[in-house]
This record gives sequence, structure tokens and C-alpha cells, in this order.
Amino acid sequence: MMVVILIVNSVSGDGAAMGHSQTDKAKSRQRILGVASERLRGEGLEGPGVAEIMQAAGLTHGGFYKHFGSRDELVAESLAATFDEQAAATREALATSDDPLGAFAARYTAAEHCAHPEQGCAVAALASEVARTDGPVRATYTERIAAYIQEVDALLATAGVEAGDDGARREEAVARYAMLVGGLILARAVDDPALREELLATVGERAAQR
Amino acid sequence: MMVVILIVNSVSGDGAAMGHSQTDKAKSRQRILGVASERLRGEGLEGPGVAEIMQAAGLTHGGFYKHFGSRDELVAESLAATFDEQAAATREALATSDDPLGAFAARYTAAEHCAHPEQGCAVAALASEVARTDGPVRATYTERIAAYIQEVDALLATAGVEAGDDGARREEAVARYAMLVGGLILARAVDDPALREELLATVGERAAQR
DNA sequence: TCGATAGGATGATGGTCGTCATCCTCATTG
DNA sequence: CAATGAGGATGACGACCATCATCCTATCGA
Repeated sequence: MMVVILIVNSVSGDGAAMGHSQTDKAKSRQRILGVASERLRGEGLEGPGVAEIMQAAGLTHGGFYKHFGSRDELVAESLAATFDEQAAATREALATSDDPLGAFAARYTAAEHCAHPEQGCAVAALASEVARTDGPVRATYTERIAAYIQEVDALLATAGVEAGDDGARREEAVARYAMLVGGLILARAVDDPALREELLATVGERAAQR
Repeated sequence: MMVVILIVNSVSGDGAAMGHSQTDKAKSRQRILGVASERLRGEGLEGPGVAEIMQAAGLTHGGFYKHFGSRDELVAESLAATFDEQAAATREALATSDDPLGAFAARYTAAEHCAHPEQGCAVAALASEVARTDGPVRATYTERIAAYIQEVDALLATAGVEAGDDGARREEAVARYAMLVGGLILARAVDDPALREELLATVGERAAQR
């Protein structure tokens, strides 16, 4: 007996078959970066596998290396892009506020932010894991943490705090930023809603104080 | 043809062959817990494999399940034990100090502590990963974070801070603890020694203030 | 319009890891 | 002192993962 297997060239009508044009590739790349950004923050630096990320981006795992040289490369690019997006979103959100410092603190300590690390601050989501790495990711974090501190310093300035010869405002900025990040991380680690809300509220109020 | 394989009973003279007595088992268990404690803090919740931990404890991977039902069980027990040890060590270190609050803050923000997460505070080392788990580890963290905050509150009390009708001292304790944890995590994430030291120094001084 | 280039899919490979079955050896108990 | 129970070692299994070879096919330049 002879068995003939015919594989008909089904252009699977269900999925939006990925195109092959340059703009399609750029879109694919952006989707991969976006998915990676969320998954990394939500599941950790080593959480999502290449296959999972590609599937969530509507692709299969094999094509990954047409876009990135390695998983590490994707992680580095994705987190750098995440910081850029978040900085832009923050700037936009604070632009219209008459109390930018308070708005910043409220945003950061919002219950929504606490409940959704995959869409929130990449520092709070991944800091303790980044501390164990070396290379571009850690370097990016160093830059962005420094930038965050300067941002808080600027917000304190707009709130009327004098710089001070002894760098008092800079100290204040460092302390408030550390408190915000620590408070958010602790609130997320904690099981008890009451303690979580206490952490967020306390830290948020104190960071907003003028 | 017949092949006969003779396996001579070599009692490998090199290694300190583990005993089989009950006290030996207890010692093995303690070694496993101790190794796991360091590796988990140093490499993350999912860092060290069972085989790595057992080897570092002077054993082979197979015997692991004579001690623990699963890797998760080891993780939970190990971290609970770690908190106990650290609480005892802290209590001892602060007992003789005439400025317990300052000593606590100095200990926590010491360069030594920052450089060796594998021997330091399990909260700072693993908080952002614990936030992604559920079950006993997260429950333990919740308890211990609450205890840490109460500890800081007690230290503030010995420093002469009044409780206040509005819970001002409790707020102060929450804020200072969040700042300490956040500062340490950020200092570890950061690549630049100057920024790292600034974070530790600023946060340490402010947490010690009376 | 045709051929080269490259995006995407499929499948394989080598490595790692948690878990467990099995066996050997010793401590323990009667 | 013999028999039983258990600690520990060896090896294997299945799952998962990053990476890459290969093929198909659509785009794009000539």
C-alpha cells in the first residue's frame, strides 16, 4: 500500500498572516519589543521564553533570530525602550498638573500601579534581579535610576524647595525616590491588603509633601 | 560471548562519606538549608538548582527528596529559617548599642551588606521576585515585613519619638523602612560606585535621624 | 517580469532542571 | 547478631529552553 500525503498550501484564513515587507518587519519588531516589555516586567528577567514572546506577538519562535541576535539582546533593547516610553508617559501626565510632585507620587503609589507591575515602573519590577546581572541591562538601569532621581529633584525644585549649599534638595530627592521604590516593592511583596495599602499611602503622602 | 562487569565496592577515600545516623541526617538537613539560604539570596528564587544546592552541601542530588518533598518546600523552609537567624543576629548586634536606631540603619546600609546580598536581608534580596509568587513564601514575607516595620517603630520609640494620636510614629516607621529597603535595592542595582554610595549614605543617615 | 533577498514557519539539537526509581550501605532495634 | 529501615548515590525520564538549519514564500530591485 502506498500512502500519499498531500499538504495543501493552506493560507490559514484565521490568523493575520504576517507580511514580508520591510514595514511588516518593523511592525513585528515593535510587537516583539512590546510583548517582551510586558512579560519581562510581569514574569521577571528570566520569566518569558523566546517561544512565549513570539507567540504572544503572533509569530512562531523560529523567526526570532531574524530580529534579535539573542534573547539577551532583546531583553536589553526592550527594557531600554520601556524606560523611554515610561519617561514620555510620565512627562505627559505631569505636564498639566499644578502639583507635579504630588501627581508623580500619587501615580507611583497608585493601587493600579501596584497591581500591574507588567505595565508599571521597570525599576520596581526588576531591580533586585538586575542587581545580579552585568552588562547593558545594568548599565541602562544605572542611567535611568540616576535620571529618576534628577526628575524628583526637579519636581522638588518646582515645589519651591531650595537646592541648598549642602545639597539638601538632592538628598531629599534621593531619599524620596528610594522610599517610593521601596514602598512599591514592599507593597507588591505583601499578601495582606491592609498592609499593602498602608505602605502605598504612607509612602505616597510623604513623597508628595512640600 | 558473555560480559561480566564487576563493580568493586570502592569506598572512595577522598570525600567525607556522609553518615547514616539520625544526627547525620539532621546535620545534612541543616547544611542543605544553609546552602539554600545563601544561594537563594545570591542567585534568586529560581537561581540554584537542586543538584547545585546538594553538591554545595557535600551531597548528591538524588538524596534530596529524603529531606524535602519538593524544591518549593525547601525554598519556603529555608527562607523562613533565614529570617529567624537574621532577626536573632540583629537583636544581638543592637543589644549593646546606646543608639540602636542608628546602629540598625548603619548595619542595613553598610557597604558590606550591599556587596553581599547572599548573606544579607532576604527582603531586599528577593522582594520583587516574591511579589510574583503565591503560597507560603509570600505569606512568610508578609509576616516578616510587618515585623520589620514594628521593629523600626520600636527603635523610634527608644529614640524618644512619641507614638502620637494620629499614628505619626508608625508612619515614620513605615516610611523609614521602605526607604532603607528601596535604597539598598537601588544601590545594588546600580553600576556606578559613586551613585551607590550616595544612595546608601543618604538613606542611612535619614533613617538614623532622631 | 524574473531572480535575489530575506521574513517567517517547521523541526531538530543540545543543554538544564525537577523528580523519581533503584540500589547499596550503614544505623538501629529486637 | 541478624533483620529492618532509611540515608545517600547513581542514573534515567520528561519537560522546557535557547539556538540554529532548513525550507517556503512574498517582497523588491533590476
